[in-house]
This record gives sequence, structure tokens and C-alpha cells, in this order.
Amino acid sequence: MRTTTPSFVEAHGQGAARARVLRPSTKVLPEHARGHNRSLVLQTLYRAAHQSRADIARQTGLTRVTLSDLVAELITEHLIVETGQREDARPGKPATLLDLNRTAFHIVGVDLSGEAFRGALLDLDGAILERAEQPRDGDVGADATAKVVALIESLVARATLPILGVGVGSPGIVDLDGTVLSAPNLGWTNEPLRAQLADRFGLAVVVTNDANAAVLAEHSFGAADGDMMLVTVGHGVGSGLLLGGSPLYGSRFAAGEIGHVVVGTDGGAECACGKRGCLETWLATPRLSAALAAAPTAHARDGVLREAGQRLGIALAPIVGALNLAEVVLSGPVELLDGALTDSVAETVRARTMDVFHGGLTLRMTTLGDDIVMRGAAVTVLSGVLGVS
Amino acid sequence: MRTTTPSFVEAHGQGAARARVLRPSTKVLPEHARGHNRSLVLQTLYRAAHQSRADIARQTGLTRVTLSDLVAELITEHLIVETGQREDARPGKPATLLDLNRTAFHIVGVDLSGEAFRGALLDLDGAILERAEQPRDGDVGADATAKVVALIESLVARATLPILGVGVGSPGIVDLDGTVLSAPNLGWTNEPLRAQLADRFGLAVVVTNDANAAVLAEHSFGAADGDMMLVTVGHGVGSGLLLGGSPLYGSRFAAGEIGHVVVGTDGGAECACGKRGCLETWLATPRLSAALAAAPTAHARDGVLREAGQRLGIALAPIVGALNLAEVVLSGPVELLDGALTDSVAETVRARTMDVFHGGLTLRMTTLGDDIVMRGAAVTVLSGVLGVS
DNA sequence: GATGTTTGTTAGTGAACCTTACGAAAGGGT
DNA sequence: ACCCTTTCGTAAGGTTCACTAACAAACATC
Repeated sequence: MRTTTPSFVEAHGQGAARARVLRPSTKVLPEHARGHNRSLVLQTLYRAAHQSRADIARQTGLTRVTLSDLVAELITEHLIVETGQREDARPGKPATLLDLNRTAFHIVGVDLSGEAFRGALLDLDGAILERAEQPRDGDVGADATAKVVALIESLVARATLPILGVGVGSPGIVDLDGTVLSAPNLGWTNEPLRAQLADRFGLAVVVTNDANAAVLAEHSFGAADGDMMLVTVGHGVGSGLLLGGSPLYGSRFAAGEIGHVVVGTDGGAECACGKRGCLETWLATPRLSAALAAAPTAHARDGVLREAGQRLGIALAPIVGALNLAEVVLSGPVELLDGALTDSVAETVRARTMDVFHGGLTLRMTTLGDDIVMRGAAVTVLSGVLGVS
Repeated sequence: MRTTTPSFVEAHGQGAARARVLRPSTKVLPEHARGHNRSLVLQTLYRAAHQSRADIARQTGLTRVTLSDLVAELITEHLIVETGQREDARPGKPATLLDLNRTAFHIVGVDLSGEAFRGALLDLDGAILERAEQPRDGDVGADATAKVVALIESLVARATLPILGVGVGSPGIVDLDGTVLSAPNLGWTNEPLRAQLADRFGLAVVVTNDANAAVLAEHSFGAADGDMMLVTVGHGVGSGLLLGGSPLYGSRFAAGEIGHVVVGTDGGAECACGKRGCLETWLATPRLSAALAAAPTAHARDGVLREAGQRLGIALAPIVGALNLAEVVLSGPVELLDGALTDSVAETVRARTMDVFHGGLTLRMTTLGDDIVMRGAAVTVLSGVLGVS
């Protein structure tokens, strides 16, 4: 057993650097607790409708008294309504059931990731009520912004109920304030989209990265749990990560940008970014479709798809291992992704990682189709209004 | 512009699945807020010593009144002491300075990741005061646990101050309760180490994965910020991830397990796990040392190191891209890692990812040497006692 | 009809933070 | 020397929030 002398300690300069154990945090007041508990009530009702005050109290651990108080507050704000009495025959006073005021608000969800801007009016459950589309016609910069405004305008005009908020899923890099730091396709640099839209419409607006919106949709409406990666394959390849139930943004808000990661050690086609063998050169739909068209036989087409899946699997394996992901979901054209490609991804990832507990990884297509980003954008509004944190 | 009919909605089953927007959370009481604010005070003082009540109040946003109250409470618990008056010449009543009671407690930090179990007595700043070592002699299971107890016993006996807590960094998979779910080298399966040690010593005990402890140490004592990956190279290869200032555990507490991820598309040596080309087959120190010994010239040795670095870079690239990491730190034998290998990792990762903002990635060796796990274990105790929430 | 159960509300208590106000202790100006 | 200003820490009292205790209402069961 050795003993360090003071000089050893000094030599390592341990006294100099002061530890930063905790992340810089802010004060918490009782009113913040109130807000949290408010969200808790809304959350509970959101997941299971038609519960009584006593039910919610039991679930949340709050007292019936406190809960009554919270509910009264939420009723005056028209976020909650009483929906009648419970009818089953039990002893005791019959319960008055509550529910979110689901038919009292609309949400506007917008998806800027495609060739045309798409939007929809949704209800609080995330069901799509009305759709709208705005061809972009190659517009960039301020013109593109104007098209977004026009799209939202048309949806707002069609709403028959108060609008809870506007959610936007944008490609590119978006910071926490909803400023699009960089979106090459749309010609945006430091575009303060959220602030502009909020000013223009006087509504709550949330702007997020499209893949992050998608991963939230999958979490909310799909069967996915809180740790998941959603890979979007389209004109480009991107991804959104959900860790512990909340999206990962990354140190420069660019988390999920895997399209230009080089995959494999055997070269590959040249990419628009200048490198060789980027994930996109194998998977982006234009290249993939071209390769499929060039394949002479069904067998050859299968080979193309399996190769693409293998490449994605090679890129995903280190991520799945490092993050101990239990679930990866693919989103994109079903006719390309579903089947051989998905199977191949799963096989490749399983072959290249160690399942700590066997049967660890689930890999599947999303069930939400093309609406995933719009519906995810709506979820961001719900989260914002219901209050996360 | 299309409009969805109700049947479309039904067809997609949107009404059926209820969104789970928010992660299941628990109620928050005023007393929890109090705890949070207590931590905030300790945190503020931990980062910069010798501040007055008024200073802390300004920093945290709490009022001087509230702060006086919190400080009084912390002083009665001997966690904070008054250290005299401020001496600079200013108008107004001179400030009475406060500091953490840095000389009033010891922390026990233990590292189980090496051939021998190592431990130390540390002060609140993380400086090592006394060391102890306990050869494992190949013991596994209960015998290994007994060795851990003996090691801690010897350190506790040597402490001249009350012990704030015991931190343990263990290899393998450790859950949030400090149960070692699986540590093949130590022959542990579902070993409730934290509970056992807490029972035995009547002290606060924190048990974490060794790489997670290391990444906390690097964050606390090194220059690393809140988004970082720390790769440990030794008998095996592992990693710890810090995202937004807090460690990532993964869906099955196995985050960071990258040693058995297959890297590259060109085969590789056979691994103990049965696969070919695992990261460990290129990087684990026994293999690396053997390869170096077999290399005839300095030039060949350089090649071996560069090859190893390249392999690590290939595995890291997708992770760095997906998580948008700004910093990767290596920990392990300096004579192997520092130099050609580290350079090669950096080059490879940069060449295989897209730096969204140029100069994005910092890649370097840790400056904490062999003590990194022990000191990280001490940080877990500080976090636990100061209260992370 | 008496008893027990469940629901939701009223009344009162304690915790935690706030605002307002004040004494203490210094510097600076006349 | 005196007064004014600044800064620090503490008191006193108010507000918010959730809790406990108690109760009325409404139902089932015996």
C-alpha cells in the first residue's frame, strides 16, 4: 500500500482545478413545482382519458385536495372538462369523470423536409383533420419563409377552433430557440423562424429538426419506448435520437447528422460533400432507385437492397453499441426500405454488436408513414403547452 | 390540397393509440425545490470558493433572505463554514465569506477495473490524500467482494475526518441502484454491491460503471465540457458518455460497451467473443503490445499504432456524427495511446465525418492518468451528497 | 333504516419563498 | 466631525403551495 506525498498531489495539480460536478442550474420556486404538477395532471389524462380526480390523485401521488385545486385551475383555462359521471355500480359517491378538452383546440403541424411544404390541422390526439400543401418551386431564403407563412396561413384560416400552437419540423440544424442555424436546401442561415412565425401569427410556435420531430412522433404514437433512434431515408439520410424519453440535440445542435459519415473501409462512390463512401451514397433514394433500375434481375435488385442495408447496419452498429439502444426505427419510402433492406440492416447490426441481454435490438419500419414529421411537430406543441421539464 | 376523411383517420388508427408525450414523472413538492436550491448553493460554492451570501444570492437569483436561511441550515450541518471577512476596500458593510467545509470530510474512492483493486482517500476537491491497494489474486464472486470490503476497511481506518461517502467504479454493467448486473472478470452476476457496502459500513455508497466514473472525473477535473465521450483502453475497450452534463446509461445500463463492435469491412482477428474484427482485437493492450513487440522497426511500430488508431476512428466516426460530439478523450497506457495512435484516431474521425462547424472535434488524452476512475468515483459521491436530482 | 365506502370540498397547518424594512459597518464628501 | 451613500445580513410579515383532518353527498349492502 502506497501513500502519496503532498508533492505528488502538487505535481498532478489536483488542487488547482475545481470540480464542476453539477451542471449549471437555476433556482426552483414553489410555483415551478406547481407547473410541474399541472403537467403531471395533463399528462395522466392525456394517456388515459375519462378519469376522476380521485383516480388521478392515486396515480400521481398527490392528495385529492391538491388535485381538486389543480383541476379547478385547468378547468377555468378550458384545458380540462368534466365529461359526466362514472356509471359502473360501486359503493360510494359516483365519480365525476374528467378529460382533456380534446375537441376545443386544433394544432397546426408543418413538415418542411420534402420537395413541397406540407401541413395539417390536427386534434389533440394527433389525428389529422385537414391537410394543406405548398409547392416550394425551388424557392430559398426569404421566399421559402414566405411559402411557410402562406402554408400556415391557409391552415389557420381553416381552423374552426382556437389553435393551441404551431409546430414546424425543418430540415437542417435548428437550435433550441427555433432558429434554423443552417439548412442548405432551403437557403437558410441563422433564420429565426420560430420568432418570425410567432410574431406573424401571435401563436405559440415550436420549430424543431425534422428527424427530431419524427422520433417524437414515433415515441408518442408508435410502440417505441424512451430510448430509440429513428433513421430517415430520403433525398438525404438523417436521424433523430431519443434518450431517456427526451431528444438529443448535440453540442452544436447537429445530433443525428449521419448522412455524411463514411461507412466501411473499401472506398465507395463519390459524394456531393467531397468524401467517398458516405452513408448517403448508398442509401439516399435517388441513388438507390437508380441502382435498382440498373439491376437486371429480381435477384440483383435484392442484392442492391441488401448491400444498402448492410451499409446502414455498419454505420449503426457502433451507435447501437455505444448507446445501448434497444430500438431502431426506419422512416422513408416503404417500397425501398421495407423488406430486404430492413432485414439486412437488422442482421448486420446484430452480427456486429454484442447483445448484452440476448434479443436486445428491435429494428423495424415506422407505422406512421409520410405524416410522421407533421405529427411529430404537433407533439412538440403538445409538449410545449403541456409543459415538459 | 387534400382533406382527410374520418375513414382515413380510422384506417391509420390514429384515434386508438394515445400519445405518450411526456415521460412518466412524479409529483414535485416544495421540499424538493428546497433540496434543489440547497444543491445550487453548494454547487456555486464548489465552483468558486470564498463567496459571501450576497454573492451567491446574485448568482443563483435567490434573495439574500432565502439564501441566509439556506446557508444557516448548511452551516448547522457542517457542510459550509464562514471563513472570515472580505478585505478589499469597498463602501458598505464588509462581506462575511463562506466556503464548503473542505477540510471536514474525506471521501473514499475505489477503482475495481484493474488487475488489483485500488482505492484512495480524497478531499472534497478530489485531491488524493492516501492510497491503498488490494491484490485480487484472481478471486471472483464473494471472494472478490470480500477483497473490496477489505480495501475500503483499510481506507476507512486511516481516515482522520468523517467520511462523506464511498464511491466505487466497477467494470461491467451496473444499474442505477449500484447492483452489478454482470461483470464477467469479477464473476459477479446481480451482485448488490452498493447495498452490501452500505450495510457493512453504514456510509453513503455509490457504485458506478468504471468508464462512467472516468468520464465524470474528466468532466469535473479536466477541461471537458458537458458533451463528451471517454474511451478507456486497457485489457478491454470501453467508453463512457456524457451528454448534456449527465452520464448516459442506456436502455439496459450497458451504454459505452464498444469493445465488441465489429469495425471495418475487411475481416480481422478472431475475438474471445466469437466474432471477427471486434474493436478489442485491434486495441486491447495485450494484443497491441504483442503486435508492437513483433514489429521489427520503429517505422513498423508506428504503423501498428496508426492502424489501431484508424480502427478506433472508424468505430468512433458514426458515434461522433450521430451524437454531434465536440470532444473525445482517451484513457489508458500513455506509452501506447499518446502520439501516433491518438493522432491517427483524430485524423480518421475527421476524415470520416462532416464537421458542421469546422474545427468541431477535440480529441486528446486524459490528463488524469491512472487515478481517473478513483477520482471519478469520488465525484459520484459528491454528486450524490450535493444532490444532482 | 343502519352501516360502510368512495368522492370531492372546506378549513386549517406548515414549508418555502418573497417583499419590505432595518441595523451594522464601511467609504466618501463637505 | 458629521452626514450621506453603499453594501451586507437579518427580521417581520405576506403569498403560494401542498398537506392533514374533517365532513357532506351519494351510493351499495346488510
